[in-house]
This record gives sequence, C-alpha cells and structure tokens, in this order.
Amino acid sequence: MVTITDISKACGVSRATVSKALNGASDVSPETTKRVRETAAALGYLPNATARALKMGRSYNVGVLFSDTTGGGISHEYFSRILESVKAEAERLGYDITFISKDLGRLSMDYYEHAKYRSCDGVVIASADFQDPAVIRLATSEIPTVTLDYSFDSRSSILSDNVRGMEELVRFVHAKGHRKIAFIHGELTSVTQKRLASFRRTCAELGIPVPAEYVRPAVYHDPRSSGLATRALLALEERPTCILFPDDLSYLGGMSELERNGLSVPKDMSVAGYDGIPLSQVLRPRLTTYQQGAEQMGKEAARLLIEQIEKPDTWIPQQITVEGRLLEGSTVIDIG
Amino acid sequence: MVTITDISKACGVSRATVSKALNGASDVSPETTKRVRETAAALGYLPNATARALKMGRSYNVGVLFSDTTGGGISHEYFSRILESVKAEAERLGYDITFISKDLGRLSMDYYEHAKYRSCDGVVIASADFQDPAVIRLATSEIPTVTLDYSFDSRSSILSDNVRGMEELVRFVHAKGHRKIAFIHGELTSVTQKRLASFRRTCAELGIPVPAEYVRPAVYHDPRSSGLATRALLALEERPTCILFPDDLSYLGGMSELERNGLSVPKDMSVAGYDGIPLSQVLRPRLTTYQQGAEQMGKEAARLLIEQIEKPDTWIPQQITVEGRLLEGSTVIDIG
DNA sequence: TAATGTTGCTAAATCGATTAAGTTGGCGTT
DNA sequence: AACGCCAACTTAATCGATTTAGCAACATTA
Repeated sequence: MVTITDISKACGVSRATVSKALNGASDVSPETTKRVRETAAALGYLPNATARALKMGRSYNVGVLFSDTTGGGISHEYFSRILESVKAEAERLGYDITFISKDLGRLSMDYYEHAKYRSCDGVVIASADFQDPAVIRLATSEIPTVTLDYSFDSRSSILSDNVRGMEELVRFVHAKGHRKIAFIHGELTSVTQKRLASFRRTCAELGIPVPAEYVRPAVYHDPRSSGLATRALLALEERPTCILFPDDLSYLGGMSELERNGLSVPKDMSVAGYDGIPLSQVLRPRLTTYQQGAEQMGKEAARLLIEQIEKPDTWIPQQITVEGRLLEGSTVIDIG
Repeated sequence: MVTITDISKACGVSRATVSKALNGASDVSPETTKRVRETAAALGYLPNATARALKMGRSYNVGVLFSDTTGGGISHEYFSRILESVKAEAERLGYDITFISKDLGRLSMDYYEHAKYRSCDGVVIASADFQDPAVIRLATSEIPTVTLDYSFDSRSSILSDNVRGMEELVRFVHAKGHRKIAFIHGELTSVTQKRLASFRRTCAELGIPVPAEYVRPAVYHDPRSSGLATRALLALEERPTCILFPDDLSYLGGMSELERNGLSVPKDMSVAGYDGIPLSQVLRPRLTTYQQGAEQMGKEAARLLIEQIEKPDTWIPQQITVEGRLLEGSTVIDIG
C-alpha cells in the first residue's frame, strides 16, 4: 500500500508537507505541490479513508436504515428506488453508504450503537418501525438523521404527500362518476393515517358517504391480504363501484379475487393503486395509481442529511414534502 | 465518546490490559477481565471500528458492486433479493456492507480504488458489465471477490443454473405438447448464452426444430422491448404455440402485445417467464416460470467471500451452482 | 542595523485501538 | 539461597493521515 510516507520519501519532504500539498494547503509552494501530486499519481497513491476518518472524526460515510422486520425491506420497489437515489446522491456528494442493522455477528447492538461503531456521519432512516425504542434512540441522538415518511421532533424528514395523493385519487374517481368508493388500507402507520384521513375528508368535501364497511384493513405489499379484503367487499349487499388499494402490488391480489368472482377490471369494477411502480404501467389494463416521487425523496434525503453534516451550525430541521403525480391508467371506468 | 483510555483510567489499569480484557486474551486475570468488562458496560463503551480497522488491516466491511449503468440495478427484484440476502448473511458473520461505485464526489476512482479507499476486506460483484476494464481490474486484484452469474479465472463465483433452468422449462413445455416454441432472450451476456445454448440443445434432444425466426433478441427487464419481439413473433406465418420470455417482467410487455392482438393467455398462446419473482405468482393466470434461488445465491456469495477473507491460506476458488425450481403456473396449456 | 513579517517547510502530537516486547513479583525446585 | 518460570501486568511502537506549533531563511520596513 502506498502511503504519504512513501511519497514523502520519494519527494524528500516531510509527511506533513505531503498531506498539505495533496489537500491544497496554502503554505506549500506551488512547485512542491506539483511535485508531490505528480509523485502521488506516479506511485498510485490512494488516500486511506479509515486513517482519515480516525483523525478527522468524519468518515464520509452515511448509514441507511431499512428495517429488517417491517415489510419495507430493500426488495420492495418503492424502497429500493429510494435506496438507489439516496446512494446516487450521496455518492455524488462524496459519501459512501453503509447499512445499519441491529446485531452484527456476535456483537449485539442497537441501531444507534451500530452507527457509532461505524462512525457514520449521519443516517437516513428509510423504513422502520418508528415506535421501536431502538429507532427512537437513534433519531433522538446526536447523530444527524433524516427520516422518510415520518417526522421526529426537531429532525429533518422527507414526506411523500399522502394527503394530496389520496385526495387526487378520490377526486379523479369521483369525476368519473363513482360515488361508492371503497378503500383498502395498510397497517395503521402514520402514512396510513394520513391517507385515511384524506380519503375521509375528500369524500366529505365531495358529499360522498363512506359506510364503515367500505374501509377495510389489510397489509401493505401483501396481495393475499388485499385479496381477502376484496372478498369481504364483494360480499357486501351494496358493492362499491371502485376500490382503492393500499399499493400497486396489493391490487394484484385484489384482481385475482375479482376474477375468481367473474368480474373484470374495469368493466365490472374500477380500481386504483398507490405508488406508481413501473410494473403498474405495463399491466393491462394500465393501472390508475398515484406515483410517489421516490427518486426525488431519496435524493432530497441525502442532500438534507449531508447539508446538516457539513453545516451543523447553520442547520435548521426541515420537513420537505415531495409531491407525486396521478398516473391515469384505464382501470377506472367512467360511469357518469 | 468513551474509549479504552476512559476505561483504563476508571479501572486503574493500562490501555493494553483493557484491550486484552475486552478481547479475552489469556494473560489478563479473570478478576481484571470482569472488572474491565463491567466498567466498559457501565460507561457505555463501544469499540471504534475505524481505529480497529486501521491497526488490524481488517475492516470487517465488504463491498457490494452493482453496476450503475447496466440494467441490473438495485431496484430489480432479482438483484434486490440478492442484495438483501448478501446483507443478511454478511451481518450474521459480523461484516457490514458498503456499496462500491465509480467516482465518489470529486474523487474519481475505479471500483478497485474505491474498494481500497474504503479498506473493504472483499467485494461481492453482484451485477456488472464483466467486460468493463474497471470490473476486470477489481476481479483480478489482490482483493478477495466473489462474482455472481459470471466466473473469472481462479476466483469464486456463484452461478444460477441457467442451463438446467432452461432445460426444465423446455421439457415442461414439450411435455404439454408444444412443438413450436419461441424464445425471446436478453442481451448476449454469458447468462444469456447459457440459456440460449441450453434451449437449443434441449430442443435438439427432444427433436424439436428451432427456426431462426423463433429466437428473438430483446433487453432484460424491459417490457417494451419484449413487446416488440412478441409482435415480430405474431407476424410470422407459422406462429409459435408457446413463447419463453427473458424474464418475468418482460412477459408483461409480451402480454399486452398479445392482448392487443386479441390473444389471451394461455388459451391462444402459452408463455413462460424466468426468475420467479413474487409478482409472477400473484398474476392471473399464474405465470409458469423458473425461480432462481436468489436468496441462496446471495447467502452463498457472502459465505464464500468471508471464508476467503478469514482463511486465505486454505482457500481454494469455488464455483457454486445454485439450482432453482420450476414454478408451474397456468400459462402453459396442454395441447397434447 | 535591528526589528518585523512572510514564506515554506518540519517536528511532533493526535485520533483509538492492537500487540510485540519488556517488567515485576511470587512461586516452586534443587 | 539461587535460579528459573509463570502469571499478570505495562511500555511503547504502530496503523495512515491531519494539524498545531515552531523554526529557518529571506525580504521588508523604520
């Protein structure tokens, strides 16, 4: 391994001078700087991030937290897109990414300890159980954090505009003449609560009644669970004319339940999803859904986190709401 | 931050003794060991991975390489499942995961340099352009690597059994009476070549002719491209009775093209996918496909890499082939 | 000429841990 | 009593980089 010591020997200057020359300090002559840099390049010198981190107390490494237990693993479209854009933006700004988890080999630690252990400069909490004491400990610690789709007090967060998304969907469906709209929702997280409230409020604003039996619980990203909820809706005396699913994937579960009942989309039942994953747009019929701005969310999360890391004194917690857009497929039929 | 120095002061022993006590060295008395450990726990001591890595030349950190440019990004089901299982197994064995990319902020480096810069103990090359000089440099360097779905000389690799997978698919379709089988394949990577060769060989063994126009190129994970290939197949005078798609997602592109032509699956056209992503099994009709053992592949990759890292002297490069299994959906109709 | 400033460098401490080598005191052996 | 040995420590070097303080040489100014 080529170190600054090798360069200092080759150039006949001290290690301090090499370090300063490489970092462009002002108290090194232009000639020396040039000579050092050329030698470094010739020897194939690479800085050692570990040594640098130890001395500087900055690792240029940010943690990313994806709950292992909650449904929101890396392999869900929405989260993997967020991960990808967090990664891209962080790398653009000179930071690497490390996953933060509970327990590492024989060491048992919580998220906070793991982040400290790896000297992460900050952590993006992308998907987690926000009631988990370990998550709360991390998010209320001295480590800079940015959460996605949840806000901790005095912390930055990136929020998908669930209120507006749901409102747009309901208004769109309403405009197509639907008055009996059912909503299958995911677990009662804060995201779900926002969507649910927005659903109810928009319906109220539009003068649409929402019978209790039109709102059914299910599990995010679980087609089977949505299938069951769909079955329950179909068993009602007064069937809805349109079903809003908790997410695009869940729609597939509902779809197969509809088919089993001899109903076809959208002729016999209108539907809409949520998320706007690429898949939804290659399905036939193309799914009407609300596309969350996952790429932008990830990018903003990384940007906000690194801003806080690099300018701790002027930093002020921010809540950024990222809007998505309605993807008008052909699963909502006009019954006006 | 609590360091071993704090513990040594609190216990009245030297830092060396603290370090040894924490690591269970034999030349520390049981009483001292106990006292040191209790003090460490009381003070909330956490080892500093950075300092440890610097001194030991081991970071307990493995890199993961996902090509930024090639189609195989993190957000593809197959790769994200691999990533998730690499992560889980690495963490189980006490290693963290860092993404390796080209260029980091203003530093421009290739994969090898990035891995060195972060002192990765090894790298899992999960998805990459294996002709890229930067990838070749990494895979032929002194850094331990394991590649997925590609073998470098004298290197470990995990291979999905594409030969067998394709053979099983063809034999299954053949058993259902199909004799006019078309194959839409992805870009001509080594994976594709194996599938293609296996397709041809199995057809030959079964005595099925393979007209040149039944083999059509497309792009992996790109429904649009598969749609075009499907269109070309439908334009043939002698239409196939079954189409094998490059992957499950691509099937969706083909499906919509079939529908546009008034053909329904599987009544008018039998189809099969490849990968066995969860989605394929919630579609109606359920897709017949070959499920690759992504979880096992990721797990084996991490295991093999870490084995090489920890036992460099007894290490021998290994090629592990992971078999998948045929998921018999209902998209291949019996026309026997 | 002497005081002062500037430039460009070096020496040495430091980050937090590990570890080879050295030290000490107590014990057993002959 | 002299010796060696072992257990249980400590000392100090080390990993690779950064950074503060200091120093020498030369230029500038009163």
